[in-house]
Amino acid sequence: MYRSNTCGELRLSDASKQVTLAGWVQTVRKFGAITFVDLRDRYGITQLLFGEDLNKQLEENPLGREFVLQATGTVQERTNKNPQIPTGDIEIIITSFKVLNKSAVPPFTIQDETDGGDDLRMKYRFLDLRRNAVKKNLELRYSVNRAARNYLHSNGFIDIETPFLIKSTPEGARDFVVPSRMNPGQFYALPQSPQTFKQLLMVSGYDRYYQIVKCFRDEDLRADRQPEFTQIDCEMCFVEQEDILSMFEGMVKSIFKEVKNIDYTETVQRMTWEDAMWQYGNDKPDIRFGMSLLNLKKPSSVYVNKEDQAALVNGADFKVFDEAETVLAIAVPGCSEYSRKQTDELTEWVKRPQIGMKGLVFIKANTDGTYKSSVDKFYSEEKLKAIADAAGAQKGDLVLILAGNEERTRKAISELRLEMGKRLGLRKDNEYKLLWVLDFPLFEYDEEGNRWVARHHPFTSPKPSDIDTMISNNPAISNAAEYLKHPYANIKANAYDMVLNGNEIGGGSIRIYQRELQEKMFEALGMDKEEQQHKFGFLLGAFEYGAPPHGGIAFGFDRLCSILGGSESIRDFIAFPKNNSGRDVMIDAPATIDQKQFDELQIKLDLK
RNA sequence: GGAUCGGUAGUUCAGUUGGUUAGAAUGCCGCCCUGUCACGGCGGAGGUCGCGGGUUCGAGUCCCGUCCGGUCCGCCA
Repeated sequence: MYRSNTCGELRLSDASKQVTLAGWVQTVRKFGAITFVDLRDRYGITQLLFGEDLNKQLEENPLGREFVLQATGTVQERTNKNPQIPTGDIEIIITSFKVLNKSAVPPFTIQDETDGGDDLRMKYRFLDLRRNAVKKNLELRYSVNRAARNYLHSNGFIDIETPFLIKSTPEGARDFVVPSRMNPGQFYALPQSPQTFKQLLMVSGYDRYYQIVKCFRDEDLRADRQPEFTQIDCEMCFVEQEDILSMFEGMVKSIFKEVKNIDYTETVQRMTWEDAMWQYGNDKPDIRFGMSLLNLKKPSSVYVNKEDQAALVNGADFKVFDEAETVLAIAVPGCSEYSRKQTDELTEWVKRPQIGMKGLVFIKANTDGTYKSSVDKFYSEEKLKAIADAAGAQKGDLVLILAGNEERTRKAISELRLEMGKRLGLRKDNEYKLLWVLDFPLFEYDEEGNRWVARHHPFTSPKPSDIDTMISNNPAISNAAEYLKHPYANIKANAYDMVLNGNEIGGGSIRIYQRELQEKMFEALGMDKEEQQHKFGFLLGAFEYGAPPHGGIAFGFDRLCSILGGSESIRDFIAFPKNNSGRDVMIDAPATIDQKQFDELQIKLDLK
């Protein structure tokens, strides 16, 4: 063994012990005759003291940052203790040492607060991973992994691996494809998820399956998106929606307990998709704070079960509101004192291209009971009060109002609500609020193709009460402008998303398990019988051999880790992540391959 | 596919209206220092201002193109 102890474990109680440590040189501090060296490994940092007697040896074997060092000596109480590190009460009086390997000067400092930029740290990821800040994230990831496995194992789930080399199914995201040398001209696809395989496992009777598994999607990336990412993928037989919800809120609570020692005892809230969109303008609302939306006009489309709460803005000759498709308001608590500068700044904020609104209207519900607005010209104080009251504004609140095209305005007010929540400190890092969003629409209308697409995926079953509607109606959309009047627009899915602090951390559904209904679903999505057989014949076939009712869920593992770790970025929780262009800048992938490899695959390039 | 911001020393950044030899901090190297732990002091080295073209007496600075990176929209069943 190269070492008797790690760099994180020695304490005052170990004084006078003979030890050998091995690790990386964090810093060298030389004081003429004596030299201090901080030695680092995965477990911590221990101070080494090189006395005068070793000076000659140090001159012959100089130490630099990140040199790999083995050193032997005696543990001794320090005269000057360092309360900032766990080993700060002791130091090792070195009697002999050996440089196991030298190091080039690293391009950035290996410290919690590094001086390196993201790009450089990605290129030298093996150095970045030495930093405590990154190491902590990977340790947290492992503890989330263990907590999930413990819970699932103790509930009778078994981990079954599914293949990575499968068949391309052009529904949904783009596939990564892999050429087959033994089958020239044919390609595998990497799975976007193990969806169909886990359903087949249900048909096989493995009634509680899980896998912490890589998924691959060849789509454009974002800061929080990777081309390969990890899911906690689960499926169960003989279950209804309620069974899934209780099993998996149990899992998330169990993860909270094991990883963060948080007892999440309260009931996980539930909300229909329609309510989420109506109250928060968002299908994954952050319910750590209020500020729900007020619809000042009846919205024109999707919320078929919602009546307008207040037609308060029409008929005042204010064209912006009169002509707008929708007008939405939030009441921001305690902000009625905002200055002109502050309201102007908010107006600029909503006018940014990412938000894309033309302007912002506000009403100040002053503490003295008066109302002041940017549209005083058009609305009497009584009317302003009525709007503010309807929006739920108390004295001292600021009502913010956006108007325009329905979808854009809804997105914008939702963003504005989140931004104000953030500015007012209402989105606390250490507060966790879980929410189930239920009753999603089964279908979405695709304008380009004038057809239905599955909102979740094509294997999601409709609500039992909607099955008749689905089977007895022709899915064809005769009048594109009135697609909302088609019976399919109102079909609800047996699907559910789990939302944590405004992030979708998991989603799933009760699946279709009867051939007829699955065929109807494929038909609704525009697949004829031949295409169905070609793409999903194996699944339809399996449904003829005693497929049990089943359903499941998948959690975004990287995202869950980043939320529990209090970080915006999932990259911080992946050992070797890719950049925005899907490149691994450390190994420089993707890359060209040898001509010989192309020849074997019988592939010719035709680059445009 | 689109929008937008950025690229200057090993690193993080500053660089005014286009004007002398492109700066700071940190890191690195050398010397000094027996209690530091962001050690300190003195000295030194270090630059194709991403790349190509243009405007100009003169370009890090202005214009065009291009490459790379960040963020966002589309996209991500």
